[in-house]
Amino acid sequence: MKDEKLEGILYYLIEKVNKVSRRYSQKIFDEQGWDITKDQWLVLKKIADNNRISQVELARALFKDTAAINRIINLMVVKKLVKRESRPDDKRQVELLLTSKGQKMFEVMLPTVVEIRKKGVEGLSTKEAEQLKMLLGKMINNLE
Amino acid sequence: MKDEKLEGILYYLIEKVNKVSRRYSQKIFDEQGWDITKDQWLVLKKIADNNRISQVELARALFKDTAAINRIINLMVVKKLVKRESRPDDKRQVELLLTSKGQKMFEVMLPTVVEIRKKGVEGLSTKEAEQLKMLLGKMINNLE
DNA sequence: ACCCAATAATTGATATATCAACTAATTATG
DNA sequence: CATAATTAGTTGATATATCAATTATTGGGT
Repeated sequence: MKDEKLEGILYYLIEKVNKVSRRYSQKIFDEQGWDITKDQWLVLKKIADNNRISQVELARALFKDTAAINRIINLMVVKKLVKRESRPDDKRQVELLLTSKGQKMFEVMLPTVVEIRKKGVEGLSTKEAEQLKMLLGKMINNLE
Repeated sequence: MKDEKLEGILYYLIEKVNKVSRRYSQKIFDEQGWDITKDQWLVLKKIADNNRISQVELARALFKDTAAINRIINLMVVKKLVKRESRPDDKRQVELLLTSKGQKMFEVMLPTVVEIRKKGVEGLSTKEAEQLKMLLGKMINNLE
């Protein structure tokens, strides 16, 4: 069976964009001396958006397993960026919220993160960026 | 600072496509009873394309660290899918090649993998798929 | 031939991804 | 209302991602 080379395959390209963007972000975080990973940033961002979210809700929002989220939160609790509070009306759940250190971290990082987002779409028109989002959305619908 | 919600952010969408496609592939591999990960498949594919590749070359092709490749190859050697041979003209390097089991595995899997690729772009025109690749390529150039 | 810088592979440490198993708490249902 | 099914969180095991350090080998310059 004849087969296309890896380089022309869409999934491969998507994985490459994903990796270069993660590395680009992480490099800047490290240069700034921010002791935080890109995944931990996403947690910070999501909790800042929706205060008092549970771990399951957070896992869904970030497409992660609850096991993965649990471990990320453990590390962020140790770093005092996030705290857990038990939800009184459902004792199985914990509510996640930012500590004041976490809130400050979020605010300090945000402008830089916005620049990192812009960097990726440099040279793309608004229309192209929208087209890109639309096509990626279609792929997601095909596969999930 | 006002900030866009996660759901509208391009990097986030790309990460989502990457995850759903990986999970979709892995689910099918598991259903077929193939004891192989999606990353190990990529190794199989790349070695099948370029016989006798070194670990550094493989790492570059798959955007992985040589440390990561080394560990993936270790597992694949244990599974007898791949073997290492020392390169006589440069004793630092090893050449990777498929075992006959690895070659057979590749041939068995390939048609299914081609279907998995098609699934992702269902409902996209050829033009749209090309547009998508082009835009992703631009993002890579911006970030690497 | 000798020293030094660069390269390939490897290993250790830490973070994340995933599945499976488990506990505790809640909800559904007979 | 008692029990079964479901849900949230946690932990263990294994695979991958990344950086740093180490070893062996090679190539360049003198």
